[in-house]
Amino acid sequence: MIKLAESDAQRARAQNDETGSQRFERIYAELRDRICLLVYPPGTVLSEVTLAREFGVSRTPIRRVLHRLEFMGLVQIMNGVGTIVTDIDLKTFKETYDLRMRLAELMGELSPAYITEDHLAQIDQLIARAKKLQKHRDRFEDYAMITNDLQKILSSLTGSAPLREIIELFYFRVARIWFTFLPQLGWDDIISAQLTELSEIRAAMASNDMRGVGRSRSLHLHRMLTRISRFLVEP
Amino acid sequence: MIKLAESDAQRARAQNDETGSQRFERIYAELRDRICLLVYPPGTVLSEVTLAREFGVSRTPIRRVLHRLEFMGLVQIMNGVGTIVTDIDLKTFKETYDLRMRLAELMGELSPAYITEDHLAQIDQLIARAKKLQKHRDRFEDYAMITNDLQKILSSLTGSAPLREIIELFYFRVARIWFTFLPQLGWDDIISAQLTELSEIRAAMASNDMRGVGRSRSLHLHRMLTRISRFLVEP
DNA sequence: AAAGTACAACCTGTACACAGCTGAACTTTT
DNA sequence: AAAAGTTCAGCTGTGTACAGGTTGTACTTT
Repeated sequence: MIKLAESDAQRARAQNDETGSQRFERIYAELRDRICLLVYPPGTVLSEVTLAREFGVSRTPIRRVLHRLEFMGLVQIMNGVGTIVTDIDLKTFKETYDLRMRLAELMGELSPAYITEDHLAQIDQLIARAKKLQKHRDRFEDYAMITNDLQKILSSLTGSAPLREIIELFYFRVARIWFTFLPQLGWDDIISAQLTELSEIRAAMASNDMRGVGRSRSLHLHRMLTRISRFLVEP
Repeated sequence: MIKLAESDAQRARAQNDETGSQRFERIYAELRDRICLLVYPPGTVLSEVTLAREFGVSRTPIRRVLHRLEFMGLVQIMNGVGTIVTDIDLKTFKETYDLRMRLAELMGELSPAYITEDHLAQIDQLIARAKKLQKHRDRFEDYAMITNDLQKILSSLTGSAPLREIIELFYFRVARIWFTFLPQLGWDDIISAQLTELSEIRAAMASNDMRGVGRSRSLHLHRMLTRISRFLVEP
């Protein structure tokens, strides 16, 4: 059943190229990260032809990526105008955070995963990175990447695939909005809050208490929302 | 600011055509409903060119619709093969139902909507339709449409936009799988279960108790999962 | 007769040209 | 000078041809 031509194509692909699906995922992840890490802040206008030139492809695969980003709620495609990185209104922001708190608690209740030594080691690494950051003020991108990595670890601990899916969806949707407010908060304050969350989660994980992990996460989201609520005023 | 040419185009559009966005939504809703109502049962292979011919457009807009359906989890696009209506494995099915129960309860807790006379009237209509169905056995599509309409009403009662969004997502993702089992269940049984849910929800709505609505819905999902669990055996 | 191979018919993925839309700068009119 | 009208550059939407992938089938070889 294996054809020679196919075998050759697969070998060549393994050496140099990448399959179409891989290319799509690569470009998608790249643009998503740029939006989430505020390389493209809300309001940025993205052009299909510009992106196509940068990635060395035609508009067609770029359009596919942008449409997926639109489904994810990260951009809005407007005919004749361009593809605009979305902002989020105050009401939706708060609703999303309320929901994220509930979902974090469910993380510990619906088919929680078993916690291994490896998970603990990963958390310890994050704690070490966060402690280093205490001495270097205003490294917002590093702070954001620790938050991103924590999210990935918690994702791997969520046994329920559907739950994991929507937790990630809403994380990506509001994280970048939250990062917008970072410079307005005190550096020492947010770093110590991050260390508090990490150590609480680590303690719960050490006793294989996924419900405790979920509660810690939910509580952290609540504290963070409180922290920036004074900046969230209706116009 | 209004140009003559634009004005003409808008008038012409109002009479005959439709804007691009409307066309997309129309085709998307049509294909989604066909999948959910089992016109395209799981495993069906959809061809872009065939669909393009049917809707009188080129492959491009059809591809956009299919990619959105893939994002919703209703189809899987495979290069060289076709676009296949997805089935769902047992584990994911149960996980999705567990999550849906929790989300139904959240519906009553996160910014619940105020219930009007109009909502009650809509539920009464559904009850009337369900009672008529008691006499006509095995009208599975009518049964499914009542379920669909109830979902729409509950959706309009969910104040939190993000919550509403994912409740709908998971409804569309598993409803059609559930409908697959309908013929294996007793008609009288499922109709009476539907009437039970409708009357419980109506009672809660009559006293403006959205938490009660959520609990009724959650309980109904639990009962239904129990009902078909004897058919859900590992291969 | 059975296994392996080449191929044809189908599919989706990509590139590109063109049509339609939008907003802003510019020109004309009052 | 203000307001209305016009033009235009740039954008996304669409159609279409072609490239690449997959699978079943007919054919060849052992």
